[in-house]
Amino acid sequence: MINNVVLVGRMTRDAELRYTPSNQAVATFTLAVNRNFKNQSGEREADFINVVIWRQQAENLANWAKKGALIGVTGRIQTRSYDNQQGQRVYVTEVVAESFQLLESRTAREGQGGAYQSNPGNSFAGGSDFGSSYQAPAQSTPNFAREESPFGSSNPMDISDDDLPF
Amino acid sequence: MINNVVLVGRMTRDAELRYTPSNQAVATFTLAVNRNFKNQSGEREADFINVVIWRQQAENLANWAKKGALIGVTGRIQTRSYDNQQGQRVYVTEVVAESFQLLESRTAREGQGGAYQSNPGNSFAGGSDFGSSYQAPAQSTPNFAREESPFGSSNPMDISDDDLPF
Amino acid sequence: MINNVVLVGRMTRDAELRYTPSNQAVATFTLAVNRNFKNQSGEREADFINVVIWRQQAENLANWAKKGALIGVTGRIQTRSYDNQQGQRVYVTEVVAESFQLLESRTAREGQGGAYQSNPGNSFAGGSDFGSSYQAPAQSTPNFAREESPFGSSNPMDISDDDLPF
Amino acid sequence: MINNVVLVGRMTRDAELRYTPSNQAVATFTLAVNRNFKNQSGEREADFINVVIWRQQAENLANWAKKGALIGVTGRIQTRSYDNQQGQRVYVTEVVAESFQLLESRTAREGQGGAYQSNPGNSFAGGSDFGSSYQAPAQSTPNFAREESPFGSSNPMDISDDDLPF
DNA sequence: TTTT
DNA sequence: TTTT
Repeated sequence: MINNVVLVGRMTRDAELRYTPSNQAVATFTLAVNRNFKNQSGEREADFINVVIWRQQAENLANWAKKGALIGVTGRIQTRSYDNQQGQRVYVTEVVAESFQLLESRTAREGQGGAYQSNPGNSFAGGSDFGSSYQAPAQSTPNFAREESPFGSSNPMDISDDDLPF
Repeated sequence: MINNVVLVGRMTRDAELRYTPSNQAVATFTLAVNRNFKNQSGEREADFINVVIWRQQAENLANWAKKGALIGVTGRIQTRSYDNQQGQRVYVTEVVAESFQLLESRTAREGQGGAYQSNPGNSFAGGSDFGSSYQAPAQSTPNFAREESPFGSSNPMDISDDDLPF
Repeated sequence: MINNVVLVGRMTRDAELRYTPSNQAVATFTLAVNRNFKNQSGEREADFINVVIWRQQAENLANWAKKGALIGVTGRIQTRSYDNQQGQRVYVTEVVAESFQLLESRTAREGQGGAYQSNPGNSFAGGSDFGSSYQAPAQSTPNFAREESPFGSSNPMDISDDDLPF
Repeated sequence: MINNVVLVGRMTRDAELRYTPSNQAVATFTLAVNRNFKNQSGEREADFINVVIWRQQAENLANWAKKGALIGVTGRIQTRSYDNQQGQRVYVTEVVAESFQLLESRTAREGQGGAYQSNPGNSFAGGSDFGSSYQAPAQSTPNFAREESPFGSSNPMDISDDDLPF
């Protein structure tokens, strides 16, 4: 059935990149998507949407898209549930990204900063690849398992290899 | 910023139609959207996505789209939070529908009305509205307030008139 | 870059299913998508959108979705051009479908027709798979070549194997 | 029926802003949307998609989004036809934008570079609106008429007031 | 007739 | 707490 999402927003923090026991990369992050209308007090609010992305794209995103970066995302809405420490069922709704596009890196936003960038860790000197988009090779689109997303998961270790479809 | 959702799925129950103190109609319902891939056990799972719809469309939907109905929805993802009875902050992610389309009503699905149907020729009971779509008159698109969605709200009365933008 | 389309509409005719020299299936069809507003004369018009679909899905669609069928489609907009018989450049804009979903077959619309259906050619007795969706196996998403779409192509034979990416 | 488009791409030229006889603003432009895959020769191609936008947003876009600007657009696909000078029917497929978002202006792209730029600190000329999005006030969404789009129209004057719904 |  |  049709389940189609497109978002453009800014990353509220650097993505969290993790690896499943079978060594699949997963990145999670939150996108702040500003609303196109104002609230009663005349302020423009935002929706804070949790996003999961897998495999090569998880690594690409974690490498290139840092806190504050403006990115575009296409994907689908996923719901799941788990039992928390207090034994209560928790329901989660998040976006599983199928592709992302870096629209503006933080370094780009802050100005080109010159050649003598001191922090190589999050420098985005490139710019040449600016506006390009990453998309998983088609054959890598997984049949996502129930435990696919580690967001809000009480314990990352509860993603066992057996739950993973690849 | 871009925040765009399209869903096709089945209503898990009849919609809940309510009215705010200022008499605005709001309907909430859950859409079961079947996934296009199977899980590890070879089963086709579904995402259960909460949807809110306002005003005239809320009433149209509550009238025409019942439990089991196949509908299409366009809208956006909204996030909000509230404090529950135990004083814990609860985060909610849901879809605010801007338009919906009845794709298959229950009566249509069930065929021409059971055993004693006499007119097989134009058997589509309730079918006059079939395939039509409802969209709020443009001027009625509200500037949604923070409390716009009553889903999971501990108390419907916490939608006060002051929180509503229309 | 983001290029995302979702349509729900009715097939104006049966799809045309063809095979490229390298034996890739391609189906083309036109979707009539009714507008959600009326024109000046108070009539509800439609957009007639050309769609191309490839490989296994082309065959599935050609088999199951006939003239009049209500279907959902996700994909992207593609533009291309060719020179017609008069040597003029013709510009084409169409949708390349990545997945489709049968929402209502013609036989379903016309009533269930009974078990003794006489015309096996376009019978859709099933219904059990109704509302299911077909999606190409991930690895089959091709790198589409310039000549990918045969719509309005002056000569189907001008899709040579060399132009095809798979 | 559902007819939903989201695009991110670059303007191939400045938009053409025109006014109908009844003084409605209409802007037309072409978006180059780069594909996320390569063709047979290993080159990344683009789709060149014609877009129409109306009223206040037409003026905003023509003001702020110039040739080369990276913009996001949401809207729908529209088809129409007209007879050209040679009396042949011409079929047109284009996108009618409902909202747009400036993702990167040309001045931003070029960096503080400008020769005579005096304030490198907040070097983003015109950048105050960066990342913001424009959306027509809801009440201004028109019931589009058949002749709504002037693209490829042999004569702009054939958009008569009588054809316009507002 | 095309953008970076 | 889930639809076909």
